Amino acid sequence: MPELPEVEVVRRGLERWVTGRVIAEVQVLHPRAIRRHLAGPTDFADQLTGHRFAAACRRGKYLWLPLDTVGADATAPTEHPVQTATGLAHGAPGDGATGHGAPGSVDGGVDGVTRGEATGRSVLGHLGMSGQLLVQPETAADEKHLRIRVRFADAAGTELRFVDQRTFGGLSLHDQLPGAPDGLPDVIGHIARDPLDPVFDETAFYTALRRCRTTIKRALLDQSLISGVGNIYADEALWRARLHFDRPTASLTRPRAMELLGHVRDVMRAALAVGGTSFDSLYVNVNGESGYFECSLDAYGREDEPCRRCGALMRRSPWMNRSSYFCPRCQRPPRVVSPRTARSGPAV
DNA sequence: CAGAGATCCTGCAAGC
DNA sequence: TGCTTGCAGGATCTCT
Repeated sequence: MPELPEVEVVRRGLERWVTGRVIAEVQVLHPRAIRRHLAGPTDFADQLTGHRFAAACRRGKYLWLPLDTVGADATAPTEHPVQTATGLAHGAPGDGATGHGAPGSVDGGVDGVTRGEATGRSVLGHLGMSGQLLVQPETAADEKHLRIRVRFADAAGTELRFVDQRTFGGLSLHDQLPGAPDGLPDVIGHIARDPLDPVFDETAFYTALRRCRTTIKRALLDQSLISGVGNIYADEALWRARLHFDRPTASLTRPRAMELLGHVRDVMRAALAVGGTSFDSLYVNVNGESGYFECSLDAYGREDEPCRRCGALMRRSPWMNRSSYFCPRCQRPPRVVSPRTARSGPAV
C-alpha cells in the first residue's frame, strides 16, 4: 500500500506527464472517490475543466496539483513530452524531491506555453490503501476500479485516471493555505512535514515525543507529528532501531529518537530507490500491491520467520485493528507498561 | 483536551 | 464446492 516512497514516485510521474496540461473534461465514475469534495461530483468536474495543472507537490502521503487559469495565447495544443520516463527515480530523495516550495517549480512552465494565473486552489489527492494515479493512453480499456477520469485539451493522447479498489483514497479541490508558496491545500495544513523533507523539524518532533503520553508506533503513524510513515515502514524502522512498538514515546532519549528517525529515513530511501525502477513506461506505474520492496522487508509480514539479526522467530501482535510485527528478542517490550508512569520516570 | 478505538471499503484467503 | 468469516490499512469521526 502506498506510503511516502510510493507517493513520491507518483508525484514525479505527475510532474512529468501531467504538469502544464489543460483539463478538457472530468468524469467522476464513483462518488466516494470525491467524498472529500463536499460540493459534489458535478461541481468538482466544473471547477477543474478549463484550468491547467501547475505543478505536482507532496506532503507525507498527500499529493496536490495547484490549478492555474489558462493564458489567452495558450490555445494551441501543448507539445507534451511522450518518451520514456526512465531516470526519473534517480533524484536524491529529500533533496528537493519532496516538492516543497522549490523555487521555480511553480513558475517554470512547460516549453512554449504561456502560463496563466494562479487560481488559489489545488486538487488534492490521497491514494488511501489501493489508489493509483495512472497516465494512460486514451484508447486503453478502462480499469475495473476506475473512479475518476481527467481528459486533457492537448494532443498527447493520454489521460489521467484515478483507480482505486478499496476506495479509501480520493481527489478533492480546496483553497490553498494563505501564504503557502507551494499551494498547500488548507485542509492538510495540520499534516507535518516528512522526514525526507530538508526542513523537517527534528527538535519539534522530539519535543512532541517527550510531551505525548502515547506509544512510539502510534506516534510514528500520527501524521501531525511526522508524515509519510505507514504501518509497514513503522514496523521496519522499529525493528532496525530495536524498539518495541509499545514503548512510551516519553521514555526515549533524544539520541535514541534521532537514531529511530535515521532508520525511518533509511527505510524510506531504500524503498524509494527500488520503487523508482518500476516507473519506466508511458504511464505512472504505482502498483501498491506489486511488492517490489517486499523482498527487502525485515519485519513486516514475517511472522514465524527467523529474525534476520538474531534468528528468533518473529511475532505478530494485533494492534489497533491491524498488526505489528517484531522480534521478541531484539525488540523487548517496555518494562513500564503505562505511558503515564513512564512520563515521570527517567528517560532510557 | 488528548488519546484510544471504531469505522469506512473491497478482494482475497482460510476454514468449515 | 460454496458459503462465511477474518484480514488488510489511512484518515477521520466518536467516545471516554
